[in-house]
Amino acid sequence: MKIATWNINGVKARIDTLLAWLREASPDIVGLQEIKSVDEGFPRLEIEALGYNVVTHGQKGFNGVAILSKRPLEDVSRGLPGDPADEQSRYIEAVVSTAGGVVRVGVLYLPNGNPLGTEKFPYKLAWMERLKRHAQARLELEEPFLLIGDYNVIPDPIDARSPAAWVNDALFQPESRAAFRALLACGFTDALRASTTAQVFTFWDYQAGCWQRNEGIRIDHILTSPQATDHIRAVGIDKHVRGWEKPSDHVPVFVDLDLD
DNA sequence: ATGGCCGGCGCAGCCGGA
Repeated sequence: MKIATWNINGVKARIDTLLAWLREASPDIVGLQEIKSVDEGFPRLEIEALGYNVVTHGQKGFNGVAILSKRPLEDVSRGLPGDPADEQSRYIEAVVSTAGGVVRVGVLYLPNGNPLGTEKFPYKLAWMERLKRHAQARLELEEPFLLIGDYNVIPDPIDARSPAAWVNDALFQPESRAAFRALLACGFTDALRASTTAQVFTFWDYQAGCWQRNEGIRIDHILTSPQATDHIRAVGIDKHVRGWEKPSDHVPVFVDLDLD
């Protein structure tokens, strides 16, 4: 079972790119972030035509997350628990059933947190604390559970081509990195980092020729519960998609589990 | 050369992104 995460940067502007990648990669489950669409505007018919079930948690203009799955999506929940006043659409979760048992997938678009010195950075850290609390509760289920998405956190210096350029950025603050480590310490595995010690990226800014110069960062992550980690066959990044026409600034990251 | 973009909204140019 191939499970992928991709910050699509506007699903309506990117629908042809998304369909092309779905045909090529044929993932079983996809978590999308930054759909930048309300639920009614999501291009579900084209995606359903490729054999996917679709659930969305949209918002007008920005943010928004979705799950696509070849298998039926059960127990769908929208929004991250812990703050009823939070109106931003950044989390969706669902369960799929396989012959080997259930797989639970949480899809997140973690707040950017920039610029520092505004209310956005404490919002990011508070959101990460809520995520940890929710993740701990899910770990108690002892299921194969994957927390996939755009974390907006550069975990370590190796995860940026030019770490010095990020020292005053919310993505690379000690507090952001510590919160990411605290999440891992609950029992998750950073699947991609566990698979390679090489420098690999998932995002290249549109500006300044970052793609051409390989000025990337690794901020899209797949965290696996112990029960999911046991089933990992492979982990990868579809880097070539960044070179396509009308690319997102992020590329898909995927894990292949031997649960089918 | 220390900068170079993009989508949404809505129809100009600002906001948000990372």
